[in-house]
Amino acid sequence: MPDPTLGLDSCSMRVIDEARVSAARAQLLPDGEIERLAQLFRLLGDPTRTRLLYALLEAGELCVCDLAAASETPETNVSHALRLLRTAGIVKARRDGRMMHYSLDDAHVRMLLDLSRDHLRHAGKE
Amino acid sequence: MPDPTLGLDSCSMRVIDEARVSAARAQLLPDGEIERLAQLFRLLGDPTRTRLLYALLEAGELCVCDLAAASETPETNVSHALRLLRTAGIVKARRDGRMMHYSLDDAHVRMLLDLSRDHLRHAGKE
DNA sequence: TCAATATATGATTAGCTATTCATATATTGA
DNA sequence: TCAATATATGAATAGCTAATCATATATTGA
Repeated sequence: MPDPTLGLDSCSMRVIDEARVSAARAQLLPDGEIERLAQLFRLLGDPTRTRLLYALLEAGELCVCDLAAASETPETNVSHALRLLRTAGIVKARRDGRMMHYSLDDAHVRMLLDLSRDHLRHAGKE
Repeated sequence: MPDPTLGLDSCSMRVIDEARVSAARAQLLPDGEIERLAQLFRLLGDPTRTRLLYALLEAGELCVCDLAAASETPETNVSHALRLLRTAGIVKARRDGRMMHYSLDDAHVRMLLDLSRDHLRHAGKE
């Protein structure tokens, strides 16, 4: 994170294309939104969580132990990972007796996962 | 990363819904692809880089100093960030005299950025 | 060739976080 | 209520990485 005390926007920055810069700054997302976007991507950006998410994308719903088996990940890791994803509203939990069943809870995230897989498939260039 | 020496897939895992688990495992992406997907998301998941990417999404193309000004980020941070994005094929560079102009280099990433912004806009529930 | 400029790279460090192991909670059936 | 089971949580640590400052490279014009 840049140090806000430096007041970068009020001094000492070179600007070449002033019109384009002020246009870009006008459209610039506020810090809060940037932070939330980055947090979303960060949550998708851990291999353990990525694996869980794609498993849920395929399976629809899985209990914790099946998620562990399907993704070859220790259950405690799965549980820790699911908590982060649940808190962020990316997955949701349904209780059934002593088991918890998890599934994806966000249509946009489903699309992100799909799109990203495509990105890899047609990898390299666009 | 789970410790592969544990051989989790060959022993001691509880499975409830065997059919669903083996189906999920059959569809499971190989480790290499999971790693690449996670790496892609991780690259998008840093606020500095997120800011740069959305600035480029709006502006089309910007030189390093204009990117710094538009995103209110020290130029050296911008340069470091751009190197990672360039190496990953997410942005591309064009030289013009002593300046470098950067732009997005991947259609899927452009869609990811768009989609994610929508996710925030219609935030919360799906 | 030399200074100025625009960007890139290297090295260091501080902060974060995924993993691990231990323990806790919650639910069921006896 | 008690043991067993399924999941969750807590705490500690090791590894990663973004930010920083110093320095290097590349291009231009004189």
